Amino acid sequence: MESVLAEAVALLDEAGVPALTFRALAQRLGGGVASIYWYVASKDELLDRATDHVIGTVLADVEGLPVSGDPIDDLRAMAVTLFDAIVDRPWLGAYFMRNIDVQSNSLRLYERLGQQTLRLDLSARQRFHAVSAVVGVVIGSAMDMGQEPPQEVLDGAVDRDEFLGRYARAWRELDPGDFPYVHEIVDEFDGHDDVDQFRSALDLTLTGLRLQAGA
Amino acid sequence: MESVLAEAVALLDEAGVPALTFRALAQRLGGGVASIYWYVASKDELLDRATDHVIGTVLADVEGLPVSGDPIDDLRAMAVTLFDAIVDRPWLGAYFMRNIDVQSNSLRLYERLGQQTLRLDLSARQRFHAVSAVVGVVIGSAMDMGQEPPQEVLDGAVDRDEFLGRYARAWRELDPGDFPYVHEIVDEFDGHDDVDQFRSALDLTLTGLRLQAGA
DNA sequence: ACCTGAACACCGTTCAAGT
DNA sequence: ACCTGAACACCGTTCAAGT
Repeated sequence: MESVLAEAVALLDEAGVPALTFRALAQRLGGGVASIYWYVASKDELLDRATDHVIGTVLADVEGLPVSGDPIDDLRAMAVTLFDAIVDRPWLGAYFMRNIDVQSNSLRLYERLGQQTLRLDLSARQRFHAVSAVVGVVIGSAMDMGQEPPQEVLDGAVDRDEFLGRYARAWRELDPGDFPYVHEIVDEFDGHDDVDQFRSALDLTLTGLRLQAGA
Repeated sequence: MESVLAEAVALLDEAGVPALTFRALAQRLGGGVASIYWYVASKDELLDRATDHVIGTVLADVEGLPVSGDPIDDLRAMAVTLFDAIVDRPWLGAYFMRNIDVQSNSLRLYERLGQQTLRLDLSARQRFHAVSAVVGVVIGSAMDMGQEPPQEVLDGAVDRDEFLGRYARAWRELDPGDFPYVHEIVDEFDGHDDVDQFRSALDLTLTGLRLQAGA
């Protein structure tokens, strides 16, 4: 079981979700395709278990974070740790927090995030919504990021800056009267950093939360 | 072309992304599988075009929204309109804003959202990040929502409340010492409304934005 | 308890050929 | 310009059979 998940994660890391097939996995394990069905009931379950497997290391990172006097700062640090893991493994973005079964690392991570809100003066509903919001920002930013590169970037034939630059060039051709906003931000878009974008989104949410909690 | 997209959207609406196959689509159009390749180069392009097609109606809705004196309230109304469209069409969540090519409805929608930030006292970078944050909240909430139902719900065999209730029951069995947060919010989770969750996340972001803009 | 080979029912995509 | 049939190279999943 352990080696099935380890090899599945290796395939995902090497070439993303499309690379994880039962046939490729069986070959890596030196066995037949059908063997894998003794460990998991479906490909969906394989993906969920592989995801939860790596969430285990994220959880360890999060648990190793220092505790400060400010729960919102701690929440920020946890979200950044989570986002960093997704930067390293873009395939994570689409699957993590999809299944938070009992006894999963995902549930423990969810609990850890939530515990910070227990230190804030909020209602139960506000706490529930606060954690959902933070997780949503992580997922939303990860999606924005993960689905950007259109193969060429993955192949290394075109780097990310060149890819963004192509868009930027097309946008600059647009009529400024019709697209004032696009013109306003095109220089920001060109060569922008996904991590900056994520941190800004996270900060807006956390600022809102801080105001709500009166902290 | 128009009818290809219309039928593609119909298939997506009826049974989600898995239902959209070239063979199913060809059958609906009364033709051969290969014909579709005259209109689109790949399934990815088909999905992108189908998405942009329905974003056209969202764009019309957004353009029909009244303009208030408060750009942040207008931004909120636009985001809610967008989210409502995703509630109606869960498959949209995974694909919209993936490709914002020139001449697409997605670009126009992006521009419309962004124009509200032009009415706020922000830097170009802050405007860029603000729109990314709002779109991120929509996508993040949509993902949280779209991937919840594990087939049983889609089949109608089990309704959503029953599905949430099962989780809630399992969570209540957890040790309260180890999972204080889960216990705190389990009643909120049980039977929760995705729209409430989204609106809370959106409000946190918009509160942060309002503070940033000094508005 | 764990693994296998071989088959089944699907996929997206291509291509030479038609009108 | 638009469409087709037939094939190709894949998929996930099942199942009877083995150890």
